[in-house]
Amino acid sequence: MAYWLMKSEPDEASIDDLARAPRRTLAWTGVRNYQARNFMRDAMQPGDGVLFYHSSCAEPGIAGLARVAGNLQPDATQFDPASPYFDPKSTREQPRWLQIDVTLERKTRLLPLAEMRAAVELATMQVLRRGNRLSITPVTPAEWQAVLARLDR
DNA sequence: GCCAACGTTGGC
DNA sequence: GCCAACGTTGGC
Repeated sequence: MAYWLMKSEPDEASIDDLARAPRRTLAWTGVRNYQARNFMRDAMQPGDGVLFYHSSCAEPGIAGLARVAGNLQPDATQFDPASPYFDPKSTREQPRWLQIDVTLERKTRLLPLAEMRAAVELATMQVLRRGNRLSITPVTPAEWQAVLARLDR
C-alpha cells in the first residue's frame, strides 16, 4: 500500500465537504498537471492512504486522513465549458485528465504547515520542498507514521 | 496584493 | 530542441 498527500483548496473542497459527501466520498477533479495525473493513472491504488491537505487558505496544513477509493475515470470537468477546469483541447475520445474517488477516514486536528516545517521527522516530505506545486505527492511509510504520531498528540 | 518558483506554450 | 514569455500556484 502506498501513501499520498493531496492538496485541496478548502474553498473548493474542504475536509468538511468531504465529511458531508455521500458515503464520505468525493471525486478528485481539477488536476491539471501531468505529473499528478500520472500518479493517479499509474500508481494510486484503492486503499492507499491519503493526507488531506488544505492549501491556498488562511491555515494551510493537513486536515484529515482519507483513502483512495478507486473509480479512476476521465475528469468530467474537462468537458464542461462552464467549468473553470474546462480544457478545450480535451476530447471524449482522447481525454487528457483523470479523476479518482477519495473517501474520508477521519478528520484530524489541523497539522499546520508551520508545524510540519518545524518537525525534523517530516523534513523529507515532498510537499515541503521549496517551490513545490504538485497537488499530489507521494508520502513514504516513515513520513506517514510520523504524521500520524504527531496528529494524535 | 506581492512575488518566487515552476510548468506550459509557441516561435524559431 | 531551445528558450523567452506567460500563466499558475500558493505561502505570506
